[in-house]
Amino acid sequence: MPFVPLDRMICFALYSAGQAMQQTYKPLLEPLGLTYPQFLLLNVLWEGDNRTVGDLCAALGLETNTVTPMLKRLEAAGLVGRARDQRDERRVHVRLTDKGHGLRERTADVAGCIASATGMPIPDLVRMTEQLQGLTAQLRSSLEQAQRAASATTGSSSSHSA
Amino acid sequence: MPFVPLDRMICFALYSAGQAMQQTYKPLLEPLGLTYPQFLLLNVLWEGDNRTVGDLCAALGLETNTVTPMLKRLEAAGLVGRARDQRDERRVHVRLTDKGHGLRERTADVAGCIASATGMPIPDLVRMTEQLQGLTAQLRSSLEQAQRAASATTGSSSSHSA
DNA sequence: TGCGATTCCATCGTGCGCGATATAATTCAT
DNA sequence: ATGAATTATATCGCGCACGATGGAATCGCA
Repeated sequence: MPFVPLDRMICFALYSAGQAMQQTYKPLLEPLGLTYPQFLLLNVLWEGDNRTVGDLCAALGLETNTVTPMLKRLEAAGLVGRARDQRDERRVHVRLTDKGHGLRERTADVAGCIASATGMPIPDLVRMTEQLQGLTAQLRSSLEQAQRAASATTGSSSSHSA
Repeated sequence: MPFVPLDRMICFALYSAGQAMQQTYKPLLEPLGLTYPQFLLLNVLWEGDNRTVGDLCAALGLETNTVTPMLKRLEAAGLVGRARDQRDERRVHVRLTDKGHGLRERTADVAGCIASATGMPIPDLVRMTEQLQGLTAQLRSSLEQAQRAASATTGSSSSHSA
């Protein structure tokens, strides 16, 4: 079996499409003072405010070492506030400020701009979105399974390696 | 018209799928000493060796300020060599070393691992890959058009802004 | 021939993304 | 009740990604 050509590699296609999407958003987000990942994080908060850092990480599929600095920048920009949980002092709750809430209105036309830039009819976009969500779920579950298998080999059932 | 919910945003689905794909590749590439972007770059070179930096940038959809440092790391790893073009000293040609060529054999099973991790039949993967390529092409052409419109507004037909 | 414009690559600063690690708070077993 | 294990967040270092900028080589046109 010969090597897989580049135009048959879904990883490459996915990577390129993601880059192109980010480029498309850039001029729309710049006037709002937002980066693309910041915009995605804000969308999570717009769906449900006052979440912990861990919740945000889970929703985004990112680690805390990525999200924490982003939150600090959003806080510096006056878009979110952070506060320790009184019950459990380990947790940090993130809340949108008025300015953070207000920014949502200014993104109202962004979705339409993106949709038109794709040149695809809405139903096709919805279908593609669902396929991508299915792919993501499948990859994550495969990863989870691989990690379980690896930790079983290592021996330690759940605690840290030492 | 209300706001678009997160699970209907193709940008978010694309972003998550790309992250998940990268996570899936990571344990496969680690034994080869490669990062995910480095692997993609090598695939471009495996398709056609001895290309200029600009060619690689175009193939990857990245800027030289991203690719140049990657090439320096690959060169330090002994996988590629760089040399100025004798005819046009501005150009730098990138060639795979024997070690760089040899690495390709060791990636033979990677594609299969990824395909199985997606849990999708091959024809579905091919279809999805083609859809993503179409989306990428559409977004890039929209971007190009927007940039032409912007530079027309600025006045200067093709030269730099000053 | 000469000089401005363009092309190609590289460098710098900033922001994302993660592995490894640190730290404080909570939980659990004894 | 006390110390070990776990949880939640943060910090550090490295690699990717780009905008802005720099510098050298080439091109184009008078």
